[in-house]
Amino acid sequence: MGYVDTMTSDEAPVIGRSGSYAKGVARRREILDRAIEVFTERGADGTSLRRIAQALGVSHAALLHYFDSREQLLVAVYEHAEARRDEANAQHRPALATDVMVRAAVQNVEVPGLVQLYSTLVAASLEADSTASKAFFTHRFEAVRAALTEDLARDQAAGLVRDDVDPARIAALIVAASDGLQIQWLLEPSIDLQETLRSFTTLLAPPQPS
Amino acid sequence: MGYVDTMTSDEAPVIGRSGSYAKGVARRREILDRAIEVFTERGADGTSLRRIAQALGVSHAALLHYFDSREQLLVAVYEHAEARRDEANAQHRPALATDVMVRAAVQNVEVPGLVQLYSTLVAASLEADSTASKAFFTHRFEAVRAALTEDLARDQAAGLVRDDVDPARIAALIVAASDGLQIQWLLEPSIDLQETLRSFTTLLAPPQPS
DNA sequence: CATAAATACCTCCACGCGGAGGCTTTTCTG
DNA sequence: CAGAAAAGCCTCCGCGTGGAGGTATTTATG
Repeated sequence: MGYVDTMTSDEAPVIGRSGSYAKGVARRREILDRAIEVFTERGADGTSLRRIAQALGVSHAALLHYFDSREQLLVAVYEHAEARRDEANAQHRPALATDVMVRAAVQNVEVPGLVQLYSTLVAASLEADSTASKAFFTHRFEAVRAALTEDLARDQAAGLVRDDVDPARIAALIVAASDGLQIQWLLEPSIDLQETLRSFTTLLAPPQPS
Repeated sequence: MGYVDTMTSDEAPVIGRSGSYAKGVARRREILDRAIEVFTERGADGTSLRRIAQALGVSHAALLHYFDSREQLLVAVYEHAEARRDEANAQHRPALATDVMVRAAVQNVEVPGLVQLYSTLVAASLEADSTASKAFFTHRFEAVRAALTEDLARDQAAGLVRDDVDPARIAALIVAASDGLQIQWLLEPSIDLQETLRSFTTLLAPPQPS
């Protein structure tokens, strides 16, 4: 969960749906901002369409004019929140691929509710009839894995990472560990998220550092 | 997710709630069995109290006589399904701790709907007002990590696992990776769950096997 | 075997949810 | 400036959970 620069399509109106009268786009953004507020205050299941609508002073059905479903709205909220995080973080580019991941994870758990939202949406994406979230996460996982695979391969070529493992598999493993550990941390904050994830750096170090 | 022999409390009536006239216990089990069927057929959100009740030929309120809430019922369903899996698997005891985990993960994804149920419940456990699932997973994660930590420490002492890493952290990492990878696999079955998880064995092998 | 308690349900209700359909107003475009 | 498209919003619907209050039925026990 969370890997910098995987979604740089500023143009694609993944947010919302139909045409763009520019006023509608602004309204969409307004809805998302409110939704984020509601979300951080009341959690995932407290974020009903009705409650967001209440915060905006309209009826819940108004929101469905901008988003096809609650699920789609929540996905948009996640994208929006994450995009903020990433852009406030664009200059940093640590040496190792694993460090990028560690940093993203740590920043994730600092945004209240973000991990919870992520979990909720992942669970939703596994439902048979889910559309928005399934498409989103399928694509997302693939993009994140691909980016990380590339970085790992580069690190291997540079001699920074042992080369007796398949970078694609390690990438999947790291993403999985990062996701899973954020959840464990939410339930048990005594876990040292940063140091635990850093273990990967040790495990992936080349055999003889001289 | 899924690690053998973490819950051998056959006596504790985590399933359901009140007294045990022995007939009631049987009925509870019957409900859980039906619930699992409904779940594998209709997914997590299709498993409403009403639908399970329908499958049993009773009203939804009857179920609330045996379980305090839908959430508690779902937790019981998960425990039940997992207990089945584990008992059908009790004889096996692979050499390495990591292999135990790999096996559990592979068997998990073979039970239809189990990973989805797990994800749903984990997401629920992060909700502010969740009770049953939060208690269950907090305890569960701790138990699984503890068991795995112990196994890893043993492997380290036996020279089967490198000893320059903290077994407790590696345990958390492995559990996280296993959980996360099962989800990735559900969304992208071309991922080789078994081999990817096995990467840990390579990463954790001692430096010089000689 | 009587009887009190626990069990095993049911019906009905309160409330919240997401979503479909419809209606008016605003805005862009030829 | 016409009219199509988009925006903006509401009312109504069905389904969900949880619970209150009721009534048979079963069970343990003296």
